[in-house]
Amino acid sequence: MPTPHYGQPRYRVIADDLRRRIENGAIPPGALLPTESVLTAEFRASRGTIRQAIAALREAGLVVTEHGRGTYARPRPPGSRETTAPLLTTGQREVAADPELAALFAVEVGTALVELQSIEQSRGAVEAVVRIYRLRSPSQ
Amino acid sequence: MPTPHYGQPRYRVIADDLRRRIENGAIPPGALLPTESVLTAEFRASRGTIRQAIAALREAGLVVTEHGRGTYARPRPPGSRETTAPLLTTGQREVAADPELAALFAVEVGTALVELQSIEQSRGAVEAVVRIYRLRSPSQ
DNA sequence: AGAAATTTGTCCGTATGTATC
DNA sequence: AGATACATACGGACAAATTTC
Repeated sequence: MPTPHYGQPRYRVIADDLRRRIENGAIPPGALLPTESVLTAEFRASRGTIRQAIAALREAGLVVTEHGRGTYARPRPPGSRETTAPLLTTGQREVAADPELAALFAVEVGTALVELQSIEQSRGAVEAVVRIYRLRSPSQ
Repeated sequence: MPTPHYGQPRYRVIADDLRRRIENGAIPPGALLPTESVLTAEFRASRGTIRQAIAALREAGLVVTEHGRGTYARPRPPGSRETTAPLLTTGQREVAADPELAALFAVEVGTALVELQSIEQSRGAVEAVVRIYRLRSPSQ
C-alpha cells in the first residue's frame, strides 16, 4: 500500500504527530527524539520522508539536531546537566554473583552470571529497571 | 557503481552470505563477526550497506551487537522469554542507586530505590532471579 | 590513570531507480 | 507528465562505548 497522500503529504502528517508529542509532554523538553531508523519503523515511512518531517520541526524551532548525536525536543539553555536517559537498553552482560545471588543459584560468590537489563518507560521517564540474572548457558 | 539493485539488493546478498557462515559453523556461536570496516573491504560495499545487512541478521535473531564491542553470532536469544514458570516474590528492600541506576532514573547516586526480588524456579532449581527497581516516591 | 585506537551508533548530504497518485 | 513516496546505495563526519597500550 504505497503512497496514499490524499489529504496531506506524508511528511507533514508525521511532523504533526511528533509536534503533538512534544507539546503534550510525551517527549519532554531536552529529551532525544526517537532515531530516524526507529521513526522509519514506527511510521513505515522511508528515511527521506522522516528526515523531511524532522526538517519541518527544525525549521519551526521545535527541535534541534546535533550531528552524530540525535534530535532533541526544544533544547534548554546550557547549564542544565539533565542526562538524557540512555535509550539504549543495555541488553545483556556478564556480572559476578554477589553473595545473595550465589546462594540462590547455589554457586560460589563471583561466579559469572548473565544479566539482562530492560527498562520500563512511561511518558519518557524511566519507571522501572528490571534486571534478570541467569547462569551462563549450561548447553555449550 | 551506485545502486544497481536489479536482482537482489546488495545488503540481502551480504546478509545471506553471513548467515551461511554462521549456520555452517564458519562463525561459531558466541564468536565475533568481522568488523564493519573489514566487511566493507571484503564486500566492497559502503558501511551503510554492511550495517543494513547486519541489521537484518539481528532482526532474525542470529546475531547480537554491542556498542564499541562488535557483533556476536547468536550468543543467546535475548528477548525470548518463555515465561512458563511463575515468579516467586522473595523480598522487598531499599537500596542505594548505583551509578547506572542513578543515570537511568535521573537521580543522584545513592538515592533510595525500592528493589523487588523474585525468583523463577523449575524443578527445585533456581532458573533466574529478577530484580525490579523503582523510585520510592513518584518523582512528580 | 590516561591517552589512543577500535568499533559501533547516529546523522548528513547526495544519487539513482521504481512505483503510485 | 509531474509530484510524492519508497528502496537502495554511496561517502563523509561526529558521538559514544570498549579495548588496548
